[in-house]
Amino acid sequence: MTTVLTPTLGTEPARGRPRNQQTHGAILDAARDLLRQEGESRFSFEQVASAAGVSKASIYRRWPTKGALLMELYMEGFSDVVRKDAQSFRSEIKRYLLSTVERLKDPLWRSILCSLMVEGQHDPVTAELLHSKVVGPRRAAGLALLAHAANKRQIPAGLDHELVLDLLFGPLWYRVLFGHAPINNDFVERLLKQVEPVLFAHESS
Amino acid sequence: MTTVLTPTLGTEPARGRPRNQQTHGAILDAARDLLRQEGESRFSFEQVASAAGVSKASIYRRWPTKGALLMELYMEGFSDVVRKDAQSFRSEIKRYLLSTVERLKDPLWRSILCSLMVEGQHDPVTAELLHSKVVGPRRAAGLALLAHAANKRQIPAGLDHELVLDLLFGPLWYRVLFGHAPINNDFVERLLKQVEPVLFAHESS
Amino acid sequence: MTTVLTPTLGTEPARGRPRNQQTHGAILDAARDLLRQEGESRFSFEQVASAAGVSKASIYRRWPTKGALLMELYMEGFSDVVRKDAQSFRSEIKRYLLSTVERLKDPLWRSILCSLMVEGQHDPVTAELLHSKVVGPRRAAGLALLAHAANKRQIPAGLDHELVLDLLFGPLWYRVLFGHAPINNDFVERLLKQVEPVLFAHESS
Amino acid sequence: MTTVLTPTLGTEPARGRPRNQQTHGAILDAARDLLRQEGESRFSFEQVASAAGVSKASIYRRWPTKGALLMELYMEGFSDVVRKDAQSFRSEIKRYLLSTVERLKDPLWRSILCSLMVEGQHDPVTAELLHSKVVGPRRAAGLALLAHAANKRQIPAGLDHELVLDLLFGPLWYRVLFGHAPINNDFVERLLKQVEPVLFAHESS
DNA sequence: TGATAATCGAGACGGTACGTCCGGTCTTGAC
DNA sequence: GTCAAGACCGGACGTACCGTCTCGATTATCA
Repeated sequence: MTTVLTPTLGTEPARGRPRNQQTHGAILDAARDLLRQEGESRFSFEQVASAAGVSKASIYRRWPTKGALLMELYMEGFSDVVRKDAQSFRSEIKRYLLSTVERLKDPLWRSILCSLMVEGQHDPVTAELLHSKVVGPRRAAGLALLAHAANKRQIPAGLDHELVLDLLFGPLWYRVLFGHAPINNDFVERLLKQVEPVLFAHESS
Repeated sequence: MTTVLTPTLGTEPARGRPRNQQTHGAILDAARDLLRQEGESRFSFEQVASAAGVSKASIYRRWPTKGALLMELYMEGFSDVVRKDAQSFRSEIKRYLLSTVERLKDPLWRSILCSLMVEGQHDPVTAELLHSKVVGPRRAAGLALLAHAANKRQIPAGLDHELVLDLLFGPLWYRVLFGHAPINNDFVERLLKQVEPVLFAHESS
Repeated sequence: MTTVLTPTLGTEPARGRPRNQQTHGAILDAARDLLRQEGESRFSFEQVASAAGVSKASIYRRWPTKGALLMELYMEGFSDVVRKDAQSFRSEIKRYLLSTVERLKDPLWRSILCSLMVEGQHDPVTAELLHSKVVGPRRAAGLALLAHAANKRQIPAGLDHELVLDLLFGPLWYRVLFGHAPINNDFVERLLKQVEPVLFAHESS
Repeated sequence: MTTVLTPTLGTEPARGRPRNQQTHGAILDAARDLLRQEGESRFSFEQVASAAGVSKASIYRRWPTKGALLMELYMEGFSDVVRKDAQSFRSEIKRYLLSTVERLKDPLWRSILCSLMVEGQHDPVTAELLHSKVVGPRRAAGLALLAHAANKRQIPAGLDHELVLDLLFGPLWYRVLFGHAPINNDFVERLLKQVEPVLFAHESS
């Protein structure tokens, strides 16, 4: 179940006795179970180790930080980053938002994502990890998509691309954080509809 | 320095020896200092108590939760919630966003806000507190403002007011969480400019 | 069961919630049981805490060091330090040696004594404790006894008192350490008989 | 620097790739350095291995026990066991005691000896090793010496030889263990002088 | 004038988790 | 069969907080 794109976040063994893949899997499974059942409050290396039947050292060897382990879980089976060669900006971004919303329906995945963000608030290492693995790539893909669209004159020239992405991702995070309103396909639909005028405002003027 | 609007979040004494206001102040001062100097990582009731020269019980007596204490700090000298009787929606919302951005420049305030949000992620009590004291009122005021504007036909009728607020507050939180882009007056300016077409899209069509 | 001569080796509470005597007793009981059943190898604060149903902190609060705890156990019900006002040096020292031999028959006591000595070999704090509580007092009493006897001209004047004590206690420790020969009343008898000529050598000359 | 008398305490290789003598030496050197610099507290196979640039397995292959390794260090360049054919008991025992005292001045050697004794207190294997390699031979030589002297009627017949040795070695260990008094040539001189009457007490009677 | 009641600082209490270290064993690939 | 490297489980280390509690002492209001 380990991701292919990011083979392993823990350092590689290289020489010496190779790492046991079963141990690896047991840790991830235990971590997943803990998060699913107990929520992030009960999530500790201590608990993970004991649940996985593994020594704490075996976890620290792979992931120096709670954030690093969470990131590994987050990355699992992940391949749907925004595609740069998409036909239209709108359809591609919609595809991405819908798939994100889909994943957020799984309490586990939501738990992972939130925990990751929480860790990032007080651990600079996790913050950096979050930026390089999650936020950065998504934004980069989005920017590329926007540049592509701008090149094709599908969207106006003077647009603040950074801000456009903030307008798309920000509301999602906002609702995740405070849960003041539902997150579903309808929300995506409405969000895109609202943001659309932004993309074509200058055109119409 | 205690707030006036929300006298105390902890229950009141009623009978018996009244609570010492100096103790109260010392706790808040110590909490503020700790957050300012050490960041939220070092922030614990234990530390606050020892820094304030106060017993832990005296803190728990007033604030049952880290979240409750943080909320008290957050509330201090707060009176600039959105005014319902504002002239125009745009100017009022701009005033609010600018004042928020201004406050976010203070690392202490930012620290408080983030810690509060973090606590809310795994403590339902804090989550509820956060909703009833922070998110709720702001959104209510915003909705009232939007309703007022809609009444006066300043904005189109079919607008999803909830979503409009998400579009305004979401990007702000998004940048606070990940720090991928600066938060300043220019950001507010651009944000409003971008969202404007949303408000008048139907009008122009 | 706590000794009276050395009330408690851990620091005293003075203010705040007073220490629970049951907790105190439970720790000592658990420690004693562990040493008796498992020997000193299994003896760890972790084990003691869990066996006593007590938190580790409660142990560390009282005894900062394994050596300190062992010392408390060693001191329990201890009142037979050499009496300075003894009739004759020989009878008094014999009484002390015999009672020591008696105690050494108890594997628990022997275990405590050895562990204490072992700790003292690499922990300066325990070494100091050992000196101030065990070795020092015994030697002081012995020296006083010798001085008394010298005063009464029961033993010759030019005697090296320090060395006399080494000759009496050294062989005992030597046999405890290596177990090359039995430690029993007969040993004490023979030891004293052998050392006697030393005490009266000059007299006879 | 490897000893010749006791080639290796670990089992010999027999067939397959022969053991690397450099590895052997590196381990002993590292062990010596660690003991010299850090004292016995920092002395662990883990540390020795890393300091020697050697795998832990390579150490365990040679010495199954910390005690075994310490014994190897202790044995290095050792050839001055008591000689049975000595002229007089007194001069020979004095020679031995003085050479021991000389060695004890070296903190390294003292450290090795103490660690060895400490290990022997809770590891039966090391205890046995200690007896067969250190205590046993010395006592055997001492007993032979005493028997020789008794044969020549240099010492009285009814003497408890075991006890005589305890009187000579015991005080030395006693001072090593607790450091309550200096260990030097003067001490040896006085010790022998004190014990002398023991040896000739019966003679004089 | 007391009783009652809640406060105060101090700190003990059982827990849980932290991140590190060591012990002894096992597993590689290379020699 | 050795070698260096290093993973593996188990377990202890000493520290930090958690939220609750128990003290002796203080300071109010109510009877």
